[in-house]
Amino acid sequence: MSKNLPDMSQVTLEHISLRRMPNQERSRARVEHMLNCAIQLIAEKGSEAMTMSEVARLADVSIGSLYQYFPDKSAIIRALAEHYGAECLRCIKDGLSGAETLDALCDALNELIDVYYALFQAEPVIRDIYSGIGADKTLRDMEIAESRKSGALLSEALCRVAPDCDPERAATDCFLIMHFGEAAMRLAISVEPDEGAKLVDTYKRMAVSELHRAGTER
Amino acid sequence: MSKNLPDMSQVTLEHISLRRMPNQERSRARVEHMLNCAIQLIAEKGSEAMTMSEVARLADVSIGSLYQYFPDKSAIIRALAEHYGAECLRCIKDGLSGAETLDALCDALNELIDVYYALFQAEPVIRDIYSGIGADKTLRDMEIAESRKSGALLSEALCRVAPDCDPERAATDCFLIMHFGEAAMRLAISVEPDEGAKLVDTYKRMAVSELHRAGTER
DNA sequence: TCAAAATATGAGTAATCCTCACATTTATGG
DNA sequence: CCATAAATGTGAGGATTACTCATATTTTGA
Repeated sequence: MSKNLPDMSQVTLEHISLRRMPNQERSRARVEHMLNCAIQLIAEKGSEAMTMSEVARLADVSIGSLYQYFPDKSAIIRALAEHYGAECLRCIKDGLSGAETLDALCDALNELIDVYYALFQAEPVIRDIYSGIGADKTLRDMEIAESRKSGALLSEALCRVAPDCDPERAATDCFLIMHFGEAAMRLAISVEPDEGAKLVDTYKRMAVSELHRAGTER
Repeated sequence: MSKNLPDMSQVTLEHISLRRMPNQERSRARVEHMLNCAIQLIAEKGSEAMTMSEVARLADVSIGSLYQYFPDKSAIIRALAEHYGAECLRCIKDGLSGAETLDALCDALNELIDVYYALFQAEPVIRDIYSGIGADKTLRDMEIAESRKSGALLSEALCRVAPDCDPERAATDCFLIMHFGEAAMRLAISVEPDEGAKLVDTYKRMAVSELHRAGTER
């Protein structure tokens, strides 16, 4: 149940796209520091209320330096989304890799949903970014790409343990299952904790039931 | 399949909350006109790009008058969300009212999803508002309240045709099914039309399957 | 050692939301 | 029909914030 959560607290520039990539070590460290300061501010007051000047001030960096690496405010959010997204994907890959039977895969999905939910509860920045999606089109597309990738991982695992199932249909099913996972997390953290837990449980039942059906149906 | 869609194009002040409710007929008409102008602008360029001055200019109204009725920009979006939400709810109520058996209810849900999808495709403002959710907390809460209400309608219908099922569990199941419907619509309109249609079909299958299970399982 | 490349700076511009003191129109009681 | 109150309308301007750019500083490399 309560497995050790992945640690995503320290941002590195791996997986992150910038307006200009720093060449020197000094600037590399500065950019990472900017992002970590942004994380702190988002955790404190939310990405909506966070201002660029605040990030610059907290990072002890001029506003111009900030804009050297991030073309606009949402670029910071996007950079963080890339970071967290990559970590989540790694997590999902790990979780699914061991399953050799359909039942084992269903169990793995079950556990992954728990981890995911715990992550949403533990990381205010993930909560903020995923809640605040819709702010710009790019972020929405990133979330969709994320479900697509995690769906592909699940679908791949499914076809491995259930070779008879139609790959294309499995892909669509798994894409939707994963996308609904994100919707369920967003919903669960927006309501009272009791109801949130019940909704996550319900989602787990549905997800596993659909995965099982996708792997059984011919 | 292609049932006549509900007409939501004309906004009335019914169901809409304002900073100050107009007493006189003149102002009532002016406020409705402001909202209809906002609709036009959102359809043209999206709610993000729409500015308050533009709405005022297009409605041939001073910026002060606009703010007399809408405390801030997102209040306009919220007012429109209330309008469309109320219409959708009416639509769902109608669609579910006739079903007397579980199978009939499943069919009704199937058709409702088609109507809902067609509505998303036909009304750019619905698309915009539901895509752009996340901009502010209130709008997110409104969307959740909307799923909750439509879920309650479905759950009520379910308990009517399947009296044996646990009402509380049915409520949670239906809430989630409806919430996933919104997520599925958002997703479907964000991807290529072909894939969108496939995703909606998959959602339909999942939703109906879960509804059927909820009405069958003891 | 010195020129070129990379990086850093922050005052200033532009855009937009929103307020408020005052003007105008409509309703109402005598 | 008038006078007073209530409702509604106005738009210049304050305040905030994202973002630019000309210039200054630091690092690199030949």
